[in-house]
Amino acid sequence: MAGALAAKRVVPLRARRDEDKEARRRELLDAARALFEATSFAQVKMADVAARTGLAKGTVFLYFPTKEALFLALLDDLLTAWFAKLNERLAQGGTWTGHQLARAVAVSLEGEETFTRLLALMQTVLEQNVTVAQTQAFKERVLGAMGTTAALLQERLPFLTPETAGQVIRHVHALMTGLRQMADIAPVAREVLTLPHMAPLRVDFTAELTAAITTLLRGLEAR
Amino acid sequence: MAGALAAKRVVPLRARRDEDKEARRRELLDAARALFEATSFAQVKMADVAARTGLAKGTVFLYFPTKEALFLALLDDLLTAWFAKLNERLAQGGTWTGHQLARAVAVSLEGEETFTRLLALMQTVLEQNVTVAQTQAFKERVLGAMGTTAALLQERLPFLTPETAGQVIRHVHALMTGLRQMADIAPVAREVLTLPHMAPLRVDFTAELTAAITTLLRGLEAR
DNA sequence: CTTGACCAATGACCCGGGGTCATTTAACTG
DNA sequence: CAGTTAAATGACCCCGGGTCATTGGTCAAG
Repeated sequence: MAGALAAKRVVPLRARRDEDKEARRRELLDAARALFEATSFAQVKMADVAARTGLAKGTVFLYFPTKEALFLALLDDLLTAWFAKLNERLAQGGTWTGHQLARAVAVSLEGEETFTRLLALMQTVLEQNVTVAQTQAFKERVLGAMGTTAALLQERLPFLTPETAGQVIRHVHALMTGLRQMADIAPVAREVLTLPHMAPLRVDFTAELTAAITTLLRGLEAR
Repeated sequence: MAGALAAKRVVPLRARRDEDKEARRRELLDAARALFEATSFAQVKMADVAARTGLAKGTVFLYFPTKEALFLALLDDLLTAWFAKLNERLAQGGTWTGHQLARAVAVSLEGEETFTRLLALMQTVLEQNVTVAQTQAFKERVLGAMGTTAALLQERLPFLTPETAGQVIRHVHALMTGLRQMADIAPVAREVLTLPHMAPLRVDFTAELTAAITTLLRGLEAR
């Protein structure tokens, strides 16, 4: 059975080389992600994350000093990936309509619930129990990606100024997190929202986000 | 000293009449609010809430079954109060510009950080450990207030349809929670954001919300 | 191949905070 | 004033995040 276990393992029992450590780190992030997707931040236990990778609880804390740090690292990855995806789309030349841009953003977020859910948790939860260094590294990365996006935004939508481009990004960020929270709901709330007269409180994330960004951009253009 | 204690107490040691129970409930909500304003949801301990009212921890749980239920009740109060305030403003007759409406909303939220902070926590935290009944009661109340607001919105801004009025409310809600989270930041993050080059990540809640709503409404009118 | 040093992994342990409940006693009643 | 009710108490339980002395894989020098 020791053999069977070893066969399952991608990473050696003891990760001593840097690349093995990195691989183990990834395993832990993947486990955390899978558990988070199935439940919620509060419900994910560090012991479960460990168990899912076949490690002991204490080991997780060798890679991440706190639960919040683990999830902030996960968010960091997802955010980088998302910005890359979005910026790639935005690099497709030519002038766009506001609606096209809104669609592009909404589509880029399709299947990225995990990302937006974590984003919504960031300021209220994830930045609570984390070192200054990690927070700064994270924000540094956001800043870089945002700069690229702002530049591309101005290329696609010529009516944007450097100032309004930045504003658009902040407002889209706010809408993403706000709408995600309204759309993606605790089981208790889901049950309640099933009632017919609760319809006005139900939110379709993609549709609503597209509509909001489109309207926002039309407003900027009309100025 | 028993006398001194009694003098301090508004509510009798044992609240047996319904109105005394209600008063005690209020005391607890006030204590929770004060502590939350000074720190964060995670940092508020039920024992502290109890101590602040001169009661034992167990007593708090006679009034609220869980920590989340306590804070959802607090949010319920604040939300009702805010909607009342806003609707009162919106009742001032005549036709408004989109910018006027945006200002009215932003101003109504001035000094209501507690409300928006809790609102941002609602779906991610507060609806986690709460009975269906309480959730439903809460949502029922939101629904009622929203209906009134939607109607008033259409009076002030004639270019709104019943459908777009509802949309505006949902988008404003999303912006409120999203921007609050961006503006109102954990101490760690605050420190990081002080750095000069982090300026683009700093958010002035009132200014940004006003701008976003104004643009949104201009976009709707221009359609 | 063997040996020893290193350090990743372990898991028993600690602790703080949410939540419970048998007991106590303040508040009302006749 | 004695009896009844039920609000308040606080010792207690439990769970989950986080710690650290100990164990034993891993690797490289001989």
